[in-house]
Amino acid sequence: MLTNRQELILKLIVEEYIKTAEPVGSRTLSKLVDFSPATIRNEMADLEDLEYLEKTHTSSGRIPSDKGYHYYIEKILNDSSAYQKGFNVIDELFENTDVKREEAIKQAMNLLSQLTNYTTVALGPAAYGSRVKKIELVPLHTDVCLLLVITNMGHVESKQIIIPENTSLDEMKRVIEIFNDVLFDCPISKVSEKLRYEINTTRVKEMMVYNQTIIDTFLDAFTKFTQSKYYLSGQSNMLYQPEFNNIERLRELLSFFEKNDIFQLVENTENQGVTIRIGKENELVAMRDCTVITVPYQMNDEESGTIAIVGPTRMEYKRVIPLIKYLAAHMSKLYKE
Amino acid sequence: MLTNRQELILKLIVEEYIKTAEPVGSRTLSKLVDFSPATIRNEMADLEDLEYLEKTHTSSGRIPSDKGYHYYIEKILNDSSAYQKGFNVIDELFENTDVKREEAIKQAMNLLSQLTNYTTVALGPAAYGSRVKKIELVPLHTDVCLLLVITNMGHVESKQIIIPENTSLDEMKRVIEIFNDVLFDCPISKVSEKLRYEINTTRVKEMMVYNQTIIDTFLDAFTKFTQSKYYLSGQSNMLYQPEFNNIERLRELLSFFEKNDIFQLVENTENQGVTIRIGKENELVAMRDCTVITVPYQMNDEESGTIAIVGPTRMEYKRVIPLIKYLAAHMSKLYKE
DNA sequence: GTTAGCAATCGAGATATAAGAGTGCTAAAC
DNA sequence: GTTTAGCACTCTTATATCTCGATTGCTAAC
Repeated sequence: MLTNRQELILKLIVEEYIKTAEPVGSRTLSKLVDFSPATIRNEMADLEDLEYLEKTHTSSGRIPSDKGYHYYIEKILNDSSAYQKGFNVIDELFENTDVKREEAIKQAMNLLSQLTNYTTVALGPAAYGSRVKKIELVPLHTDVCLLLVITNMGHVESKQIIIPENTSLDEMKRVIEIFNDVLFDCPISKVSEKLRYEINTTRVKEMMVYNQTIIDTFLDAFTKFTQSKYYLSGQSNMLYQPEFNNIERLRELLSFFEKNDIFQLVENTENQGVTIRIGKENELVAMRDCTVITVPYQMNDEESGTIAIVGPTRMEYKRVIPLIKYLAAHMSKLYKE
Repeated sequence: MLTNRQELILKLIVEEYIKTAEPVGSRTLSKLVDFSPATIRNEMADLEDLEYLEKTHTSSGRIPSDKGYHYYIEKILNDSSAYQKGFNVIDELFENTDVKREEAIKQAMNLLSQLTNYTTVALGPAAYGSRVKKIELVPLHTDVCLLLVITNMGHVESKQIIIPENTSLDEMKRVIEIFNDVLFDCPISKVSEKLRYEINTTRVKEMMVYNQTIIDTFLDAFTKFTQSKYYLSGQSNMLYQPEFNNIERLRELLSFFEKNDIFQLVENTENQGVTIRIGKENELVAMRDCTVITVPYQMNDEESGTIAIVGPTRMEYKRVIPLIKYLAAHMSKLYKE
């Protein structure tokens, strides 16, 4: 357990380092607080022994360790001190309820990355829970149709299909009718299971006569729903962080964002509420000196997702944590109403 | 007009510089060709007077100027020397005709950026020419419907609408019927015009009774078609080009890609066939030491777009130009069949 | 027209130096 | 016992200086 003065000094070091990105020395600190540099040096040595602080070299000032940041976030930053800056901008964004769900998420992520100057990621909402509402067939040309699958959440996926040689449009329509009967109200995640189960019933067998691959075409359209989509914003913000001021590191970082590995960022965060992973706690090598904060949001009973923010470990926690929480809460609330 | 020997030396300098990214000196060159360094120096001085070459400082080797690259591309690289490397990979990609149009374009761009190590952009296909095939209304809940607009090209846009207070579902269906009558086979680009024109007919007036904003909702769904979408691939490839080996330049470049200014890359290239803009010819400051090559593709009578590749002026033209042309031709051909 | 030779130029890298910031420790002051 | 002043020591950063090598332009010889 830290003494009050140790806590104070840790707090000041963290905040000073966050501000300047330079190791903090005893002289600098003595200007912010009423102890002599020597006293502060003693405390710093203790905090270093306790692994809350680190040195970059023998005669440098101190920087917070991963553990130090954690202490700062959990013990020193209590929610009561929550910053409210930027909240009004978020409120404004959500006043316009007219935009489409997906668009709203994108806008929210753009806003968050602009407000914080870090990189933001939105995952989902995964639509595992939504159900088949209607399947439609729209003829485009003589032999090409558009297959539409619509869910109860208003999502639509489409796929063009070619009508098999010796099949009439009426027959195709009959097939769609059967599919509608069989799949209506079926959760998207259960579609393939259901089809496999029903494959032995007469009705489904009937359409197999027309085309073996028609079921594959269907499954294809359905899997699109379950693919969780992600949206990335403010990648290039990383370029402005002094800790990434070298090409090697930038290559690693930006290549990571460009690959589709971003899902890994939020791995194992489901059902955990807000997670804050600092530095090496991220198992991803590319994130070794970054902090990743993830917050889940719940759009409705059937759809949920995660938003995340990525920045250097030297992140403005005081401002960022309330912001991302507020945003996630807002996203959840909006669609609950 | 250049002499044969001048052309040879220009060619060798361009190719050597493309390979090494280092200014090319007379000694290096004398190993590739059977003249003494002094002779080559004389020729280089002449080529510099003619502005095909440049020096980075008084006693450095030569690098090609923008003009030098142009001469190289247009006069020295004739089509007969076209490289065929990578063509087979493109053929392979297009063998799988099963994928959706949009997905195919994405894959093609990914492939191109992988093959070349430059950044690629696909614009479009803009759907200005496609026509309204069908408008549908799918009830989701008691008071929410999904409005679907389907074009003859098989594109779908959807928008959720709330049924106005004192309106029944049947009435809404009637409205959709009217819209279908009025807008069927109407080119997407003409929809708003048509609606404005028809607004005075009795039938359209009839639905205005229900809700003033319903037309706006419609127009909203339509404008989505006309928004040309773009896809960017291989941004981080730029990080590996030695000319962008400094943070300042990278910031500028990647911020440019992240902004939605990418449309500007292909501005004024429509109907011009293949365009090659080298260095300062690009009016965009961020592209001052880049080459942007754009090639149009024609998906069908009603849809066309542009693909582009962005790299340093020191680009592997010999390999890249045939590749991008071949790819565009392939994209055009595939959908013509 | 071509080439060898040579002084001059410039960049890149190595080395040296100085300045400045910070530490840890000891001993004195509170 | 706690706090502080003083001081030698360490390490980084910036700057200046130097050398080395690559390359050029020019002149004169081939």
